Amino acid sequence: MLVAMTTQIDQVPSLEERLEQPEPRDMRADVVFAALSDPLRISIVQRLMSEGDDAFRSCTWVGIDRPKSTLTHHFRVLREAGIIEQRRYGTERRSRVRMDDLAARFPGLLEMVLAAPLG
Amino acid sequence: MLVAMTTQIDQVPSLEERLEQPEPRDMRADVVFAALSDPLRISIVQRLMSEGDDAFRSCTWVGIDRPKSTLTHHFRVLREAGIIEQRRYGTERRSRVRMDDLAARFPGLLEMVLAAPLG
DNA sequence: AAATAAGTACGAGAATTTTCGTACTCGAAA
DNA sequence: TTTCGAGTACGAAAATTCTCGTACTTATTT
Repeated sequence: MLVAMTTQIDQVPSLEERLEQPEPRDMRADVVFAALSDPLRISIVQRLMSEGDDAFRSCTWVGIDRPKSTLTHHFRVLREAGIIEQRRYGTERRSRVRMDDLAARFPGLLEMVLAAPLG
Repeated sequence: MLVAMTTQIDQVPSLEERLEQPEPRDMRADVVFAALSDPLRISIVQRLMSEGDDAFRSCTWVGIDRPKSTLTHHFRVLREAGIIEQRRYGTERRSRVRMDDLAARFPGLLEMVLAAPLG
């Protein structure tokens, strides 16, 4: 149970479900800064980290009252910058902050986001 | 010589020459991120830090080939975010990165800017 | 006092980003 | 298989940012 069935040889099933995201070495500081320059997106990242764990959460779980297409946009900006990771769970798209990658690639960044006084 | 003459009691003459900038506690992470999301502005900050010291440098010293009004815009964005400090020296406006303030307020940020591979 | 040099103020066009409605896809449930 | 739920794709309007020309200000130099 809980084993994803994929159509190709695949030692790591979850890879199939993972949406495209940059490798840590390909993350660009200016792109990361741009992604975090929007207060709404900072809130999203803060919410995703608010439970202390690194579980995947649906974008409705984040509880931001905006149209679905607006949320899709912001989550995509965050993912393409390398800040969050997204996976498909059935009909849902769940996300989590790439805490380990970010802490290693940009020390201090997450602390800066967590300390931001916004929502 | 080199003593600024001001029109009011002024124990610290340089304060007169200093352009308005936020106190460290008033710096906002989202505003700082926005200021650093532009590659041109990251280059400016890198250039200002490139000599290892914290001397004030004119915006032409930075050596970026753009119209003066464009440079004025970018330097203002950086100053209002709290990233640089600007002072008047005669007809010049010289700037320097607020390294101490930034290192204390946002640990890791300057390292992130310095490591950015842009110009 | 006139010329020069450095930079600002203002305004406008170009480019980018944000927002959101509508239609669509895809998987799960009835 | 029909419906429902979560989210995406697309497109367009609104807002913001970037760029830069022109005119202006200010301080130094001649």
